[in-house]
Amino acid sequence: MNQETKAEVIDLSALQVACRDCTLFQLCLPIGLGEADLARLERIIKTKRYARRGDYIFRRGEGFRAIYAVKAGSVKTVTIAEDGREQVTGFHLPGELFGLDAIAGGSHCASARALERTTLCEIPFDSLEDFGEEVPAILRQMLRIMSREIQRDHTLAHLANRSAEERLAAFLISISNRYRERGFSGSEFHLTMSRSDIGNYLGLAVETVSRLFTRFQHEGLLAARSKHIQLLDVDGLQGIAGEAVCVRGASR
Amino acid sequence: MNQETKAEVIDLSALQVACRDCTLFQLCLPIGLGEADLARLERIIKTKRYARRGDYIFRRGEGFRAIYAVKAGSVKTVTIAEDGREQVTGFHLPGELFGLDAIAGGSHCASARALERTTLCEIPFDSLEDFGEEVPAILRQMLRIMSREIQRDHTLAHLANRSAEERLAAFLISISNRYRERGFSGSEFHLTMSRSDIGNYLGLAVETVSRLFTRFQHEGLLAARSKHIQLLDVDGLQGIAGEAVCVRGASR
DNA sequence: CGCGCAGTTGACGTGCTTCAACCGCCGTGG
DNA sequence: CCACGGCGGTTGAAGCACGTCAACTGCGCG
Repeated sequence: MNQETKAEVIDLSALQVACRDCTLFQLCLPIGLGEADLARLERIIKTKRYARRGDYIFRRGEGFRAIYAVKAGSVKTVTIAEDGREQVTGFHLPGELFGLDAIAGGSHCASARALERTTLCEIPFDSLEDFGEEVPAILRQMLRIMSREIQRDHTLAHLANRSAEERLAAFLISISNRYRERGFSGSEFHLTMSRSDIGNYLGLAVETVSRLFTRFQHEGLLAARSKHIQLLDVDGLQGIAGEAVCVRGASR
Repeated sequence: MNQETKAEVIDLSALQVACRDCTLFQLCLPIGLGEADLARLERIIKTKRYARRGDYIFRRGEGFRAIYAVKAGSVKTVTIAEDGREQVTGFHLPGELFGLDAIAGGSHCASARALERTTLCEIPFDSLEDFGEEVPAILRQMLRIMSREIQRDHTLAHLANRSAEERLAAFLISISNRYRERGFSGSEFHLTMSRSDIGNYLGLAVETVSRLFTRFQHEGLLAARSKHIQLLDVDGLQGIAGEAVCVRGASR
């Protein structure tokens, strides 16, 4: 993965996760599928669905048909309350899955929108279940993936009794770790979502988020040129964030 | 714990969910298992683990061995941050599962403690996976159960940008719905957790929670005698809560 | 060129937290 | 028997962190 960041032309292929770094691919990779099974799984997974900034991947209320993985780009999921207020429920970076919450109800509770030009893998849930009928290891792996999502959501719940400062620091650390886990730089990245998305997600006003970014910058914790973020003192941020929860893997 | 409150003696068996109302039992019931399989599943599920108020079901850091269902009583799960602050991540009522977040990491991120005298079903995860190897429908059902948990957690995330009033109303509606779904009264129940647990869970100070209870009471929305709650105007509370999210099943 | 939106910054108001005092309840021990 | 200390819960008073309102900037786009 050519990480030719810094000043030069951005190579799109460099921003893609390799299949082996993708959560979705964990479905087949580490569980010892035979050649034949692997080929079959690859037929099931439809790669190459594209979306541009603002495009909907699916909308709230639509029937549940498939789960998705981000190959390149990024996605947000939002729910909409009666009164029209939106709530961002999550951001999804390259290699991550989304749409899992719809398995139970049969229809999507949230809408998913691309935050930038995004490539997705789509895997029809019916086919996945059929396949899992023959190869249960697939389903076991799905359990693990969903468990991790639950764990992450619980970590997020932590934010409820934390200060604005702690929330934003935790958010940045989380993004950083997730990028790093997928083989990108954890200290320098683009925040593809708007400040208001971040605020909404963290339960803060846009203005508060903005003020915190400048404060963090003055304190030498990070450098921000609009959406381009460079973490200068990860430990410092980690300290503010108040140390994430779990024994291992901490911040996801 | 003799709950001989006010007038009548409470029949303990009446406070238990029937197996068919238990989330765990959904593993076998609706998917057409044969007699033999069903019998085998019942051998796997160890019923009857007891816990008294304050007892730990499992502790943070312990190896993950089993998932649990509440048969009677109630449970809270809490994580502990570096600085010692506790964070309540969930309450679990009769018929509900907990411990699912540990599947991914292999050890528990949270501790689980009984809120009162509690009866639990314990199902060793190894056995469940082995069984799922032969009967994949089991695993498919697990996916659904976990999906619902993710969905619920996302609903919770909503609370982030809501007022204290909205949070508590939403919390009460949620508890009410969950009791009702399991065949208990949705309008009159015991809140087995302390006010400070509620506050912690919702990200509010104890005092705020307390003040809200008295305000709701003055407004005729509910009647509270310490932990015993009677919802007098569910629609009113629903209105304050701001209508839960999903197309169906709303508030779980 | 002008519009609109995202982001920043300042001034102000307030909903919540914090601090504090107090009550009722319960278990413990003199 | 009462005294006691501790804990959970309620209530009041005071402070502050954050939201709200508003003005301004820069930038992309038609």
